[in-house]
Amino acid sequence: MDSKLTRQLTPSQREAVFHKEGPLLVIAGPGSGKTRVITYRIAALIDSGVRPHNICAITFTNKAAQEMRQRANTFGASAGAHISTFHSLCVRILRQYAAKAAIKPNFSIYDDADQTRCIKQAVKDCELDSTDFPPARMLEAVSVLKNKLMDVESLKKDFEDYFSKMLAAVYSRYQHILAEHNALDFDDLLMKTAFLLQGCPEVCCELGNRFKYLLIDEYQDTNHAQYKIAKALVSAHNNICVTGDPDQSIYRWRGADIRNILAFESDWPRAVVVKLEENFRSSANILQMADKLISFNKKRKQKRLIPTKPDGKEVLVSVFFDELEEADAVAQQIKELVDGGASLNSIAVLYRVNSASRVLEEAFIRNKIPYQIVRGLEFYNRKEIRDMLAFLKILVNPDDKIALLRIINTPARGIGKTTIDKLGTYAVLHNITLFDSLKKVKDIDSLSADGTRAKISAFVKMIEQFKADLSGSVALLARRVFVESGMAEFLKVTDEGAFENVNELINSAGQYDQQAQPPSLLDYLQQTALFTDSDAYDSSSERAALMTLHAAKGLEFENVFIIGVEEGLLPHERSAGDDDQIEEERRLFFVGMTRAKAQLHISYARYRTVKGQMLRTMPSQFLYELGVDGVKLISENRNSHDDVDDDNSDDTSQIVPQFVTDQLVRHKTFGLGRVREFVDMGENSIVVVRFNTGQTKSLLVKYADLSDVGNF
DNA sequence: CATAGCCGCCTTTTT
DNA sequence: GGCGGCTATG
Repeated sequence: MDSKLTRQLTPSQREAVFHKEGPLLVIAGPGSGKTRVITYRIAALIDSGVRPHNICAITFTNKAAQEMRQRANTFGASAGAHISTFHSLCVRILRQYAAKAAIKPNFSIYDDADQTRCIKQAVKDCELDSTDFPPARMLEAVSVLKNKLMDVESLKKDFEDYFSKMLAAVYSRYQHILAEHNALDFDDLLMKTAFLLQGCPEVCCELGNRFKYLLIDEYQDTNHAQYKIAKALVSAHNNICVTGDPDQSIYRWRGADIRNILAFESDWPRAVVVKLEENFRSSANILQMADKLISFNKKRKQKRLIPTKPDGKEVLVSVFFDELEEADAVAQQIKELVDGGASLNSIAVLYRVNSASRVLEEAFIRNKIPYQIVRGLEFYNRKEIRDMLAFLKILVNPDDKIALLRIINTPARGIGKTTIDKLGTYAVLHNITLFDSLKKVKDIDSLSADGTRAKISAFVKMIEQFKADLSGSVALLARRVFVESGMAEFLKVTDEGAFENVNELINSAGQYDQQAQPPSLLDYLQQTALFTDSDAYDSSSERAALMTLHAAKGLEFENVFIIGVEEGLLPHERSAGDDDQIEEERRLFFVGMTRAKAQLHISYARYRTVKGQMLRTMPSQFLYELGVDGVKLISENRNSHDDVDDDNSDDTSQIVPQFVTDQLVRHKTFGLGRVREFVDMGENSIVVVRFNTGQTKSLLVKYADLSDVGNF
């Protein structure tokens, strides 16, 4: 390896890069050059004679994998190393060893929306009420079980109480439905891979030979299933290198188990531990604040945060009247930064919840600031994109009923609900899939008009024609499907934007074609299922970045704005009362703060409109922990000149507005009315209003959007 | 069978 | 406030 490069490394970094055999734990604080160390390590391994093909590096996101691939390629020889996420690796393994994993290789990958439909069906099939067993809760519970590698069989014996028994039944039914559709959800990808490796030593052996060196980044956010997979993959040689920072663990809610990194040394007793405590990213005062905050976490291994940069600009904490003023002020400050020579791609605005982006977006448009929102699933959640992908899915996996139902009448081709019901009944009766029932229209007597039969046959014929040749360019095939299915013409007339979106999807399929060898529709679909919009974040484009604190993980910016640092938002209200969750929220804030290289702007608003209600807020407890020493507190608005320490005037019990009998109120849809009764139940208060339309309504205050009209 | 409009449900973070 | 699902109507 180029000695000019390695000379730039610190002694600890060098130790991590050139460590040869056996387990290695790299505890790396924020901004410690961790990613660079991993990339160099790949290069160093190759330099010492390891074939790129024998290296497997796992990153947390697809975006990170993509960037690491690019960086590794600048060293030359690293092409051929497997660099991807855990999920992506699992897809490859499951496809290769499908038979041994007792699945079909052409499986669909079900995302959140697909999963919700399946779990709803499962709850219904178990004859349970969806109010007692809400789909979201059930999915969460199932996900927790899967991440702990508890399958349906292992549950039955331990589960005694009513809810657990019902959960086991729903879980079982849910898995059955997925299997019928030849589909796996995200958690299945990990669970099935872990079971495969556990049950088939020969597969373990083969993969251990293939991947002689395993590197895992962001190890603090791995879950139990991922841990088991890693353990199995390196069982033959123990060449495992993990990097992470317990203080940056922010995915516990998703099953991440911080014990994986804390117990690494006892898991691999011969482990070499390297600590990277120097920070090359942030100015000293930003680090000092971040350090002060994280030191409030009790369940924590003491770790130093050593600055290498001088003090720099002071951290600014600002107070605003409401979120509109906050957003406008952020936009103004960004304008000033740009006027001062800053480039927009060095600026990020971070927030706790995605919904905060809306107000910012409007402010940025008003102020004519180019921006990009890095959002979870904006693009892939669009109806037209889901429809298009459903079309393609059906071509490789006809068992995917969710996909089939999406497109069977999209665009409208005269196959309506009644027809689909009849087909479904026939399919169940004859124990065939819905798609197969489409081919049997002649035998289905319940179908009335011959016209309907003809329409169904035409649809099947169209699908079969697409399926005739699935090899070659995915983009060309996708374009053909788009046009010949009638979707293109339909969208062009009804929704120009949607039309363009599908074109964008087809263009991105073109990019896939170029880098895949050879391109395959199945591989394309299985890989895009794992993609999110965050993967589309373009750090080189001259736009300010707007994203959640979670999405900012692993990134860095000259200027960082963290907005909405209020009780209920950061820490989020859902974590109240749980010390562990509060600690995680604190880590989240810590991650956000340590993204900043030159200047950090923290702000909160005195009032915030949440779901249509303007509420009084309280500054985050984290701000009190930071104190105001060395911090410049700015009050932008005359209405809000109290500072952090002067806040005992707040009445926290008034989360929702109160009403009194006979008060005049206005409702958005019912108009004017008079309050008959107010039942104070805190957040769940109910107000009974007799409207001028004559009707009397009982409304939940938090949803009702009632405004006080005063007494005229 | 298609469409519009209404009702009721949910609402943190994401691979 | 936003969306999916349901119902009434054309």
